[in-house]
Amino acid sequence: MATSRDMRISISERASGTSRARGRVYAILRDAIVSAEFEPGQRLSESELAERLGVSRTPIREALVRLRDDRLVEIVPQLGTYVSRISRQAIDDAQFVREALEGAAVRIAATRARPEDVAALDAIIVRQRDAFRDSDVARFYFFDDELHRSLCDLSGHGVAWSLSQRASGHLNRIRRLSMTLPAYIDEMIEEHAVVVDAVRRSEPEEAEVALREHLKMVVSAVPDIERLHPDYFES
Amino acid sequence: MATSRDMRISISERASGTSRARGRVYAILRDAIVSAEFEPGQRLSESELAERLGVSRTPIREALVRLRDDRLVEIVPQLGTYVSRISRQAIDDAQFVREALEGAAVRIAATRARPEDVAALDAIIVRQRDAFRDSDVARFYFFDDELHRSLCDLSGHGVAWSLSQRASGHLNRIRRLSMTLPAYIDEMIEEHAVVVDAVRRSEPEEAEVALREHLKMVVSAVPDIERLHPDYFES
DNA sequence: CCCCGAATACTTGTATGCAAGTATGTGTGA
DNA sequence: TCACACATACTTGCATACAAGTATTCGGGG
Repeated sequence: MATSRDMRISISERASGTSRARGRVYAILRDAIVSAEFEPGQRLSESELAERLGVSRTPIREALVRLRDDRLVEIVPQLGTYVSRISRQAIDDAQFVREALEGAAVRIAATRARPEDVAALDAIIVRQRDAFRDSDVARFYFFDDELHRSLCDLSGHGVAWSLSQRASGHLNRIRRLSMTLPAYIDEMIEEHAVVVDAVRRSEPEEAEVALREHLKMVVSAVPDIERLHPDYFES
Repeated sequence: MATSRDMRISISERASGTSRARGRVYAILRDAIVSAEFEPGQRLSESELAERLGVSRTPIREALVRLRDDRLVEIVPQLGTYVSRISRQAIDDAQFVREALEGAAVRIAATRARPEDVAALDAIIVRQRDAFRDSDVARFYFFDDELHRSLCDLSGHGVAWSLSQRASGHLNRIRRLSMTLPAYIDEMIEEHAVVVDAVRRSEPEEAEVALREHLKMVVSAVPDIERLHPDYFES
């Protein structure tokens, strides 16, 4: 077997995957579910999805299998595929995972961040304030993700962010649904500032505590969402 | 749409999934990779796997896609599917994830464990000592997993264990390969005892520190494995 | 009018066939 | 003998066909 160095390089180059239909379908379906365009409890037909997206059932199926790993759909043999209802347990699990992974990451980030890294974090917060002033909630959430991702990257463990995101499907549905309730936004920006400030002063413990406190904001919106859309939730 | 309570119950009942060929194939292939029966760098042919396992290419493909998410295989379009070489970055990432998730879990477990829970943990350690005395390394590792899983379950966040396992493919390959080097085993049992003792005394901080310290044992075996099988590693 | 049963129209799971692309081996030419 | 071009035999990605099973609905009997 020819396992030359060159071949391995060409492998890692081409194994991106998102350009293929499978990855594209996965991204589309995941966004449709997280944004509640596909309503919780809704039935999904592989054939209909295949027709709507202009592909065959094969890449649809492979995407649905991945979404099932994310607990975002439930596949019942010979019966149907359903968009998972929002599960309090799944939210709780996701919250636990985020706090554990991102908390551990920001702790490390606080010990490694250089001044220019902190400046980049500050810049993100500025853009968040801009988005808030423009009432551009979508842009706000984009930079929210950017900040959290940057903190994970700074720790040298980008995997913390990707795993956290992968596990946070149910939580992100809450976030997206609460975009119409921007009452928290102002407070969230201030909490971000506290976290970044702790990172600036190289205070790992403080940074982790502040981040974990901040992450709890999202779950605080759950009761409001549940009042608005009781049928989106389990049992 | 008939979303009755009964239907949802029947859904969760049947959505186990492992009985189907897809789940079976995934489990078989994952174990073959983690146990190094399939050597790192080895090329896998969908057709050959399909023939050997007595199924068609479809369930094989779906299993390989999941293994790709686990970073255990690399799929290169029109070229081939390869067992991932052991990656130091992947090991480091897995180590970070395990420490973060299981550390956070054991911290909670220490505050919630009742005497009978601690007794169950003690029983697992006893069985580990038995396995060690019998030089039954496989049984030792089985109860190793049992202990860690129990700690996560006690925290009320079983997801910590399942996610940790899912992310620890590369790390578990090291563990399995180091089964022929049982020099660490004795020490590992003592570390387990320290963790359980901290849980018994309801000392969350102590328990987390002890567990994180214990988890570092696995990576300490990496240099030995790398000396034994340099071709199993990346670059 | 109600109840029960069978046919029907779906669903997902699996198998297979085709398309696009790459590495390799072979044969030919210099 | 070496180099280059082409044919061949693979690979995975995707599309399609078939199998197994379930809910629904329509029709007939009581």
